[in-house]
Amino acid sequence: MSDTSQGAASLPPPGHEPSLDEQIAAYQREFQDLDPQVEKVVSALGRLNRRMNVAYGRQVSELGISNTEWEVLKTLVVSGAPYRLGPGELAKRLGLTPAAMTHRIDRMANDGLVTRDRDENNRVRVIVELTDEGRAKWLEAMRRASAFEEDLLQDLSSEERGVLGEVLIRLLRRVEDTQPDAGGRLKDLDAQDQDGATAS
Amino acid sequence: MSDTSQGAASLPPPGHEPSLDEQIAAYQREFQDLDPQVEKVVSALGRLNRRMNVAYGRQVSELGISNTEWEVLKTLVVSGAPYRLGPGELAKRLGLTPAAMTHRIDRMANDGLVTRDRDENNRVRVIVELTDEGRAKWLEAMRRASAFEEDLLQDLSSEERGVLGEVLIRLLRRVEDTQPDAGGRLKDLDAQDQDGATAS
DNA sequence: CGTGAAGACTTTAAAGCTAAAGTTAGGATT
DNA sequence: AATCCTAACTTTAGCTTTAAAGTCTTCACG
Repeated sequence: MSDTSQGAASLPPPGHEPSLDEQIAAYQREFQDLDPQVEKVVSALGRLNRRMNVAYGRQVSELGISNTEWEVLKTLVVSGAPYRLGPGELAKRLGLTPAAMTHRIDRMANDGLVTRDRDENNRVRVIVELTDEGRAKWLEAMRRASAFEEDLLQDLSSEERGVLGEVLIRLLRRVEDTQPDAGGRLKDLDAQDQDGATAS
Repeated sequence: MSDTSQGAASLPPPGHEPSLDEQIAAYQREFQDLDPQVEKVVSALGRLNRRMNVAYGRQVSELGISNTEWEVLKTLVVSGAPYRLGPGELAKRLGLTPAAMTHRIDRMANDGLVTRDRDENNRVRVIVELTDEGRAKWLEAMRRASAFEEDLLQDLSSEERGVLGEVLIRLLRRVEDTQPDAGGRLKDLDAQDQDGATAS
């Protein structure tokens, strides 16, 4: 009885992060009905997306902005010149509550990335507008992001890229049809801070 | 001078969420070097992932757990029987700081999903172990998640699924090689709460 | 015009996270 | 075996976000 026979416990060795196949095998042991092919697609997609977001976070943090701020810049740029949206509209598109949007705009206005003014024609409304500095930051972030993205896809032929894009869009449509967004916000924490290195 | 001639501003009408193509077109207007094909793949991937996470959040919230708690359950299940890991190991795999892990374990232990004990053989270490209830929650969540996933992929042939999985894994390998995880944590906010409906 | 109701933020309280400092047990050195 | 060092959490302070309540226009009606 000198070793850890049964009751209270000892810990297995630290262990590596499980590979995709190990993960799926583990799930199957507990839940036999699982379709490994489906799970492989879904898990790969999730892991890929996570790694990509970490990469984006590293890149934009070099520019002195966080991933969340970058999301706001992108949304304003997509809206087109003159790069103006209200807080409510921004919140809806970013999947945030209006309260969070208020604070985020505070910070970004403080940093000079956007301005915040009242609408002349309707003084209840607020207009958030991209500054030149904000636009420049977006552009530089976009440069780096697209370089990263091209590097990521470099091993795929143009045909493969096309097919991949089409398949993903089919899936996107499917999920949009199946899971309507219940009135607005699409909360998912898609973006957040990530400083360059966490290494000690 | 009765209308909004130039200076301070008025807001364009509320507007719809831009489609993928509109988004890419907007980016191209500001940044001509952008490869639309690459951007299409990347943007579709991001949107798809976001929608999926929202859907997962809705599903697990029906079971009374949050998406973040579900991530912990998954990690413990993947580790295999006897479903034990230390807080540090969990934190690393989930991309959290140890501090956040401490609090998360507090809450989950309170809810009866896991237990927290000291390691007999090394009293500095803590052992987090899945309870039967936690395992049951995981199983039910997994059932629902896999039903959702199969529904999502239903229009893809088995061959398409296979190809898609392989391509995604190639991309995953590429990003892992290119963007090493700098010593451990992979922070990205991959999971968070999402209550069923936000509608008022 | 005065009043009520609705809309669009903002404010407040509380949850959950990060960074940094603090504890405590195990090992290594001498 | 005394001391220092390291590892593995936990605690504390501050930030960001959510939910709910509050404020301030504007619009519709009487």
